[in-house]
Amino acid sequence: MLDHDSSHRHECPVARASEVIGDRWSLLIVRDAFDDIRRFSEFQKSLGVAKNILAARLKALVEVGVFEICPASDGSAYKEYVLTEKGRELFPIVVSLRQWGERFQFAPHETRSVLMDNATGQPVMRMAVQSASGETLGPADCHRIRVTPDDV
Amino acid sequence: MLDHDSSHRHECPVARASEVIGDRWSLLIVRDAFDDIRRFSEFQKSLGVAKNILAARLKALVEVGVFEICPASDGSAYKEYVLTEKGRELFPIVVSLRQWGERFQFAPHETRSVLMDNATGQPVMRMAVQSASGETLGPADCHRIRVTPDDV
DNA sequence: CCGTATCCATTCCGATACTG
DNA sequence: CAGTATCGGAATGGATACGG
Repeated sequence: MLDHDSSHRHECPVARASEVIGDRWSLLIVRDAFDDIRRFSEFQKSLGVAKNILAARLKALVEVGVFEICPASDGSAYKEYVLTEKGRELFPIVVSLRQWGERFQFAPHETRSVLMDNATGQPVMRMAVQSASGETLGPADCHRIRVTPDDV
Repeated sequence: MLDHDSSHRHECPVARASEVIGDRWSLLIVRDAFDDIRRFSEFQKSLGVAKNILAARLKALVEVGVFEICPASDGSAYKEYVLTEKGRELFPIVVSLRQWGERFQFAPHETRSVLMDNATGQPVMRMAVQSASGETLGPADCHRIRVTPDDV
């Protein structure tokens, strides 16, 4: 083992994000939450995942602050899992994943689910990395630097 | 098993994308590729991953068309792993992951790596889901529909 | 230097049964 | 309905040794 990262942890935010939501189910749970799924059984039905795994994932996602547990919105005695702000801010990740999957993992004729803007009925724009002035940036237009924000 | 999805596969592009790049290493490999890493040993050093699993990942990523193998750019006899267009188009996913990780998985003072625009030296813009007219959309502003593109 | 082959530990996952 | 407990199998990951 190179122990390259275990004590001081990763400096790369990509790695840290992957640690939290990089398993096979978390983002699919979040995706369903974006469709207003809130109840255990609804997640279970939508995902077709074993209940114990779902329970473990939801618990983990609550622990890291992606979901919070709320009393049911209707009168029923059960809890609901609702996204926190941290969870809602996963939206760009899920949408960029979706758009990539749509472009590259579907044959042209295959039926798929696409994301539409409620207001216009149009599909949402393709996501892109942009410069401060709004131009689209590719990988070659960027570089990473190390920063320690001591500058308050 | 609910066999909810195994024969006709997932209609959700998020799920399809996750199947391909949703493991613990793939996106980190791609991230390094965005930093112009191309050689086996460079990936290995950067990631601190065992050689066998790196080899397996790279092979899988070549098979799904994210990387392609090229002769070395310098004279050396070895191959290089370079991103295809499909691979380069993972850029928005990696960047949105990065930005989320940066916001929510770092304490304010922790040193991190951030992505800068070469041209301006400024950090890149925060990614957002946008309507066709350019407004930022949240989860509640969107809905998914099923589409079968028979309309040529 | 670039991998492959082998072996082992751990983690993940699914099915089932069970509790409140 | 909403989970928990348990168990076995599969996948994943790491260390090491080896071959081109």
